[in-house]
Amino acid sequence: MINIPKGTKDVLPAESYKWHYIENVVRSVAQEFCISEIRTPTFEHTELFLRGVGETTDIVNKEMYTFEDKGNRSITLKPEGTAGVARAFVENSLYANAQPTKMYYITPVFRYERPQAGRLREHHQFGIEYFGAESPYADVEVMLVAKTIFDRLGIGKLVLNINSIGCGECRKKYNQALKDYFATRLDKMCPTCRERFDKNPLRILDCKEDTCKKIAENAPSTLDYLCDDCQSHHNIICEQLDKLGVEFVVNPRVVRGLDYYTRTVFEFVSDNIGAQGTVCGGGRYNNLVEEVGGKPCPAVGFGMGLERLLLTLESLNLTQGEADKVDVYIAPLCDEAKKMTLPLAMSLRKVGKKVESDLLDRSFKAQLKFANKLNAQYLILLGEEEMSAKKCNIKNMQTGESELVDFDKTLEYFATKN
RNA sequence: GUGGGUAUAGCGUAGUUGGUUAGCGCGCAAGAUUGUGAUUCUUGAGAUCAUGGGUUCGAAUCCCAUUACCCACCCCA
Repeated sequence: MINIPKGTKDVLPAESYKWHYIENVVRSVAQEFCISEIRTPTFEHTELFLRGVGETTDIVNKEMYTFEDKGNRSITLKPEGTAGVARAFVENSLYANAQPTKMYYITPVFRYERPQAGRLREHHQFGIEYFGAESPYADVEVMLVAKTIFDRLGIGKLVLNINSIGCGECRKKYNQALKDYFATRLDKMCPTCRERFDKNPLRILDCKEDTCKKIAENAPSTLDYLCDDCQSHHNIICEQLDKLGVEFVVNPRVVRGLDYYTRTVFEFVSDNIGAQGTVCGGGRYNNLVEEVGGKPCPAVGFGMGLERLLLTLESLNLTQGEADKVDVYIAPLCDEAKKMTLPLAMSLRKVGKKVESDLLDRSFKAQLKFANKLNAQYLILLGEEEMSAKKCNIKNMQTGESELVDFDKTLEYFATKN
């Protein structure tokens, strides 16, 4: 048997309605915020992610699905959604339109990681990107989109963590301060943190090792090193969130793993779907567009993990909708009836009914059982008696009652049934 | 890449200190006087006990290796 690749999942027919539900909510919220959909390719030139996501990140270093195509081009399956959208923004000159450009996407993303609860090698993200807006109110609106989705789905429990990691200038100063602080305590810290010290000292802040945690507690906070502009940007966001009644915590330990973030970073975290609790993560990335080859253009956005969102919904018993239903099941009992089954089914479908009919030559009894299993509302029985009388024997599966209806009155009959 | 756990029909599971025919529930299929389903009853199909090796008179059970899955680290959505 050939089985499914590690870290991937089938969405089976009995489950797909949950995805439709989530996708519908997410799309309609996007519409309310006047955000239009963009679809970009599943794979891009590897270079886009090297430049966009950042060469020092784990995603680029060890998690990308990269291969050479038959024309010797280095191609990579998208490991996140933003870089491709930024590329499309530049390549299609969307910056020439009146700004901001507000876009959303639903896409599979691929990362070669060890799977665990809430983490797959292929997962799906809903994301939004706002280009051309420098204002802190844009950051807030982006957070509001996520918040609105959670509210719409009935999830009140997600905690919004926000932080600011400053612009390039503040970051430089802050990195130095961090290094100064950790340098004297490096010998007491875990090996990975010692590595991080050189590569990306910011990351030490969310180490889970107890001793590192303790040391990090007293480390300088990014917020103490913000320049005036970054500070007031951050302040306005906090004030506005307060004013909107959106609960949040300023958490200096929120540090995103992608190089492109500047100033605002935030995440919505769930505490009951396992260790991988970040359902939505995002922030501002004012340097990305330039990095990808465009003129400098400010931007904010987020990515939302749909599998994690679904896990959260399921953990709270909030999945809505139901598996597909059948309105009418047609059960032919003789050859004559079989010949008119598909035509009858087609004319019922044309008036909007969900119609199923026998494709297995089941026995009479088996047909009823099957119709019952399908949860069919009505069953049309066509035996020799019905054929010679030119009538459909229509049975209401709920009440068990049946009545005879002329062939040419059948559509009218069902037209009255909701 | 590093740890820990698990592996018995389609699914969920029982299986004693190793003992002969691996049990149960759900699901699937057929039937209960031939054209009326959901309950009930009867019957049936379906398992190389993850794979390979070892110990033993005898292994689902003990040992070793492999693989797969789960969980956690790392990292992220």
